[in-house]
Amino acid sequence: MTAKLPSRWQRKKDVRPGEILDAALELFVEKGFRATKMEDIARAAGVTKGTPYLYFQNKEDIFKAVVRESLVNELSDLSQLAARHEGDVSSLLALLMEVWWARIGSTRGAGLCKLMMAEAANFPELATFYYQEVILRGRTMVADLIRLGMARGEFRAVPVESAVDTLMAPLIASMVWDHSFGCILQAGEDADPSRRLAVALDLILYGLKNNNTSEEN
Amino acid sequence: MTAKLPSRWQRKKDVRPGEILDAALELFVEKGFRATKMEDIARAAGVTKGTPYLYFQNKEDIFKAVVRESLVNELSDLSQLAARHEGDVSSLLALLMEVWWARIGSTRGAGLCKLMMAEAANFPELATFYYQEVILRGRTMVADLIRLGMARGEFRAVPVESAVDTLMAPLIASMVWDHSFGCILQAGEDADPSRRLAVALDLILYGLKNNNTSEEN
DNA sequence: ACAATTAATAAATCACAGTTCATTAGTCGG
DNA sequence: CCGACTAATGAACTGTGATTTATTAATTGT
Repeated sequence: MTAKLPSRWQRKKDVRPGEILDAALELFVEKGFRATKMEDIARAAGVTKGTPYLYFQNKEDIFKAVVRESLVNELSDLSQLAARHEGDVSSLLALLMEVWWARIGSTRGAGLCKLMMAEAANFPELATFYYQEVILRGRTMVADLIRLGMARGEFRAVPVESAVDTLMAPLIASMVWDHSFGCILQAGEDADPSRRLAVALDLILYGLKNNNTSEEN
Repeated sequence: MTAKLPSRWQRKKDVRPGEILDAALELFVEKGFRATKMEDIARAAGVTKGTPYLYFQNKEDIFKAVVRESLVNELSDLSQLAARHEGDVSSLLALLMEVWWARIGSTRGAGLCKLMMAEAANFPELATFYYQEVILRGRTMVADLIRLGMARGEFRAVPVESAVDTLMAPLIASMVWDHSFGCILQAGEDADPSRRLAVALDLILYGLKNNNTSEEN
């Protein structure tokens, strides 16, 4: 006997926060932080202006919640995947990039990363949080893998941090790109980003690998 | 007999626009577009709220002027440099990156590029303009160089566009990084970005070069 | 069925920042 | 020195959009 009233509104305390955050994610990614109005978020979530304030302090608070919700979990999944893997480091890196693309790069999450970078200066504490929880964690993971590859003789000796930078750069660039100028281009003008990432990785790995022993293959 | 009055304002029609754009560049890079107030720009330029409107339509107009003013010229200088160079392609690419860093990457210009990416969705026409005038031009230049390297046997055969992406990615990443999370970090936590760029380039070039003949060296 | 409770609304508040405009003050030609 | 002109001012206007709050309507327990 709970549902059949065509009343002008519904009480759904338990699901409201999630609905609001979903709507906010969508709009933030599409328009940026400042440009999305609270009323838009509310309407998109099927409620009115005031309702979000029942669940969140203010707009910033919603932004923070959205970021925590959508990015941190994804990243820790990636670490677990890496921890489980057996086999050579190159193929693990390729796998990681593939999964990263599927789970983050090609999703709204990427737009959020880009937004985070765009707004970092305006939200110092959130930026710090994100840096600690997401970026540093990811970098450490990759750095460890590179060291492992070097220890095994799979990779030649290179400065580890710089190699991490080089490997990360295509990911960052693709996220930023797709959600800035990428939106402007005609469809097809910039084909299949996932393949491009793969090629970039190949190129970098080729530069990273110890090619002295590769002749015997 | 023009200057000695301690009057509360000065008439300087010819230099005002430049002063205003300088102030705006500084503030936009520091705070982003929305967060910088017209009054801040005016004050930083040594005038009052109304004055900028004598020279520019509105805030957007100032933003556009700043972008055109500060980025396009720099980039065309780079093309000229490339056109003049003789010698192998690898060293030209290294040189270009070095000059890029000195003239753009390490200057306010980088902050502006980052801002442009952050705001591209809000300024479609400006983004398109920038894409045509700056990005496309730069990419074409690099693509031509890579093709040249391949034709000479200096580089192995790789998909050109992807190689361009890979070479550009560290530049984009460094601009974005330095003006987002980079601001947050303690000094020294992320050492010398120019050296990092150089290492990244080495790594990528190593992956790009045709190593079959390098044994004879 | 009815009080007490609280989710949700919608109208009102409030502050800020972009823009305008009537006024003031230098400038320039004669 | 004077009048026409215009750079510059800064007070006033304005729209917008984030919060607040009084009110309404479900819900829940008894």
